[in-house]
Amino acid sequence: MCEKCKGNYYITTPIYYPSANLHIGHAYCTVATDTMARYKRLQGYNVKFLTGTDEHGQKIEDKAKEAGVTPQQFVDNIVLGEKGVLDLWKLMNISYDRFIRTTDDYHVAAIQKIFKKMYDNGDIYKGKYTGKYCKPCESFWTESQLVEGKCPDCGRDVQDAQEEAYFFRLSKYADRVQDLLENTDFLEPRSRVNEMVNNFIKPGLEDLCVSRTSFTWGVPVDFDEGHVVYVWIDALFNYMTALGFENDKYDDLAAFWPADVHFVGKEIVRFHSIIWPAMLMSLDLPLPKKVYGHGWLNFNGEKMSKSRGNVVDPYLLSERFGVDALRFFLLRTFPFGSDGNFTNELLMATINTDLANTLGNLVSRTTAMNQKYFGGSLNAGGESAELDGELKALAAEVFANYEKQMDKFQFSIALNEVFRLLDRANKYIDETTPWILAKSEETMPRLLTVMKNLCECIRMAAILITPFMPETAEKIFNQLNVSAEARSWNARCYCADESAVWNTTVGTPLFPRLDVEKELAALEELSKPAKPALEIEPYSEENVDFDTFCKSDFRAVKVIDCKNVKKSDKLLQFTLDDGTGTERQILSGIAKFYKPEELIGKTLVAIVNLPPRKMMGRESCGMLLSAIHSEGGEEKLNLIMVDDAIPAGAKLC
RNA sequence: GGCGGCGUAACUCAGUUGGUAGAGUACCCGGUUCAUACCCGGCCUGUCACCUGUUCGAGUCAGGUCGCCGCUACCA
Repeated sequence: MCEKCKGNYYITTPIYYPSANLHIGHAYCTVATDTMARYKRLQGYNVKFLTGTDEHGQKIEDKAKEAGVTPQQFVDNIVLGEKGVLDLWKLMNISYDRFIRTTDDYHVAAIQKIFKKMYDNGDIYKGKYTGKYCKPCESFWTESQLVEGKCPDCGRDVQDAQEEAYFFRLSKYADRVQDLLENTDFLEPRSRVNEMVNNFIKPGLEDLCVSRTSFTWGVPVDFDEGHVVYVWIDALFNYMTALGFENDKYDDLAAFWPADVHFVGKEIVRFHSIIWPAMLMSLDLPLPKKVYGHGWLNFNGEKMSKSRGNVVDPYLLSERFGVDALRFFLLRTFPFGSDGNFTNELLMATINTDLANTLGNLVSRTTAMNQKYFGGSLNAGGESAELDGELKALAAEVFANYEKQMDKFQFSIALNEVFRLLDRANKYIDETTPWILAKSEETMPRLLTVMKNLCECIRMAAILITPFMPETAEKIFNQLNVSAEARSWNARCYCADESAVWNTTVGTPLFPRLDVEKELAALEELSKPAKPALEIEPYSEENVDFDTFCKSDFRAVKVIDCKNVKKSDKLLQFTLDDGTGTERQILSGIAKFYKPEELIGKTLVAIVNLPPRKMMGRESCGMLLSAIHSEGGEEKLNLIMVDDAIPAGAKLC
């Protein structure tokens, strides 16, 4: 371990379920975890920050089927694809050290070993799982899956049925788990403890069904064909397999297990505070030190959900307002342990008051005065006054309080402290009136010290802001020309005396003030046409016989020229190379969808043996093929464009 | 139904072990001009959801009422 390291620190987010793109709620949890990880690194801890995706299960299997791809292709797309999970974390500056996917080979193999171990030690046993069965569908359902007591697929009656399944002896650990919850601070915030104990443990914990035969997209139970490991073991053990538990891929278990904290949403507190410790107890493994269940973000006072169409897209907001502003807002505004109400108005108000006015403007006015009065160079010398001591004392107090709150995951309160310092610095400017000091040669030494104090306050605040807004902190440090050492947690000693020297530059505003009304309107515009209903033509009920079909002569054609037809707002006139050596003319009513010049040179598809037909007095020999659909009631058309490598005249069949 | 939580200024929220309510924002007024129409100071509003009790005294404790939300397990 290096000399300045304080020790190891292991922190995790949940592994998210990639059945759809992630939303602001996932971003919230991940940003909080990232901030904590950065904070610990800043303090000198050797941090391991894990996040990832939980990729198995019925729902993914179903979604993939709907999309006509394999489950693996489906999750690959959501995780690796454009604007997928990895893209989002990159955009949001998430500094994870490791990313686990439950479909990773090493994880799958490890889960099989873990399952077997628990089977061998008797904590997993084969039993019967009682549920509901729909005969016509040959489907097995749980009570909660039923829709009004009927089969969710076909709506018919279901009957009691039993299925073979493996169970974990959760009940065996009920007492130990209850003790863990009630008598330690394993689970926080404390209010979650009662919910768990009263709802689940006191009524009597039932054994947990840990395998399935009703779907196949999961880790196979390697000693019993047809069974796949159900979510619990597969998903929860990610926190350990990612460190090398039961696999050779990694070797960090000794250093980082048990985890310092699992951040989880309140909806999965049960799994992490009851099932997870019980499974670890079964294998006689150390328990994580803490599980923290954070609150949810609502939107405009309502729960976010896809069906309500009020899911907030972190991509959109990051791109529009900047990643740091969004990260800051999420942690500044909402107490981490309870729910928060996300509104666009609040986001913008926070950006304006805290980031533009208080922080950005302070940096701006300070660097501007340095430039104006000293050419940007604050040399040794100066003259202190009693007032300066207040700043110094406050800075020390702020650091202490900040640390205390961060260690309790109270991000918003920690940030309050930072703003106490920034507010004080702004007030200090009013108290010292640098613009008056600058008027007389006699008061220049005092002015010098005043500016040094301001620079020092800003530097201090920038250190504290680093975990929340890494890019902004760096911008500030660069403007103040702060050395690498002076950006660190260890450099939190306040120094604005005669020996201090600064070289600062004036930059562009860190956070431009937003015109709230304008931005609201723009956001409205951007999020409205989110997903207009797609409609396609009904399929033809009538069959066409093969010979008739074969008579249609489809050819690749290249656009030599294309222009609007006079007096027609619909027609485009195409001059085409059809490979015969003579040009072919086709008219097409697609002027609404394309500008003539953008089509020249494209390779299209035409049917060429339709009888010629006159349109607006011009002859059209064939028809160009397009794909049509409607979107939100609006007709859409796309010409069939094929690879330009296909020669003119090539027959399509 | 059961369990848990919440209901405090126009808005977002603080209020440790009970002692006649606070912060930030917004509004308004004044100051200032280094700065991103910014900054500084001041002002304003509250039967602390409702009722009843314990107490010398309750936003803070107990009981009840109303409203909102979460959990109620094998969905992830």
